[in-house]
Amino acid sequence: MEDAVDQILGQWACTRPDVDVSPTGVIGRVSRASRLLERGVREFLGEHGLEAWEFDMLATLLRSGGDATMCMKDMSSAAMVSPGALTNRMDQLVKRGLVDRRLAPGNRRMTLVSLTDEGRALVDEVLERHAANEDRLLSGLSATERDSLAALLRKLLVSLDDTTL
Amino acid sequence: MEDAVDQILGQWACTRPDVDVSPTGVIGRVSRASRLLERGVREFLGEHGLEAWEFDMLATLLRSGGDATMCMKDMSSAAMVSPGALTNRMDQLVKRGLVDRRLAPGNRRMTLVSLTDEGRALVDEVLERHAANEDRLLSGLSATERDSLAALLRKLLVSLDDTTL
DNA sequence: ATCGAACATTTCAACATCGAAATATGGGTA
DNA sequence: TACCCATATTTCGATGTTGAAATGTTCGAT
Repeated sequence: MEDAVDQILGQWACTRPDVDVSPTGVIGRVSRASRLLERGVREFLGEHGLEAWEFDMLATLLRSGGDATMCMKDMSSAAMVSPGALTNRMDQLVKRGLVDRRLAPGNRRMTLVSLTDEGRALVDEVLERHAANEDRLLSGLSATERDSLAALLRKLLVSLDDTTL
Repeated sequence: MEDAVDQILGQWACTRPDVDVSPTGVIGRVSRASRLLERGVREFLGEHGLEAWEFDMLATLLRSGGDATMCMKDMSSAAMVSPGALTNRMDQLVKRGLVDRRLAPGNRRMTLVSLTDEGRALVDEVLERHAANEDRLLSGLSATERDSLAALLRKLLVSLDDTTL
């Protein structure tokens, strides 16, 4: 069965048969899959009153372990957002009462953010259903296919140096 | 070898061993790979004086074949951008002299956009090197692995209904 | 003790996006 | 012909992002 990228590659084959656009067959699909999956995640979270980025932040804090506390710098790199964007996001989460912000004791250069009880309760409650929704989004692939896909993407990511949070 | 997503999954295993987050192993990697690949594309195009979205528009027109002309609606769906965003993009490309905009003869509801000679020359010239750059970004994978990856992503995309431009 | 470099965060402006309302046109129907 | 609904695009407001400059803090070297 053809997908949209097959059609794009077909167009290129007609227009510029001299250029090897096969890498686009991979990169284009990664990009489109990412957008479609993100849409599926966004729609689900919206039903629970959360923006995707809000869930991202809460989940990042939760999985960091222990007291769900991180400094801005670590959060910024763990969540792949610029420092400026992170400040903005935390402002809003603090305003919503889901996150707590305070200076690090003993090093006032750093700001620590952590989940409030309310924030933890919310992400705790949504987490399982979020995972179930992600599972649904992948329901077109068998368990074996998912494993193969993850392994190939891991190899690609490692080659792109994506090895640390 | 571990990638960043393995570390995230490890964190979840410590924090919430009761939740099956394995779908995140796929979705997280698709998302991260997409961002890293897009960065690689953006950096390359930047060296040629093009924003990624500019190249997207020019390439979309070029591969549409023949006279490199499309109406706004088709472009909007082919390039996966909202109609409002497309108007904005075309405004800028017209201003740069890379794209031509005119009413469709016989149906003044439609606006046709096409590559100017200058736009066509630019995208023609960048296209091959762009393909070579994409090839470089995938150099961590063998030809066989790329094929497998593309096939798995195609299956996923089809299951998500991404079958038309 | 002080100066200066390195570091963590915030602020700010430029820019792009989405989505909904507004505008304009076309086509069908009475 | 007049009217209404569908279609195609543009406009506009709210929102989020990036990257660079500004702010405040720490630490080491002199």
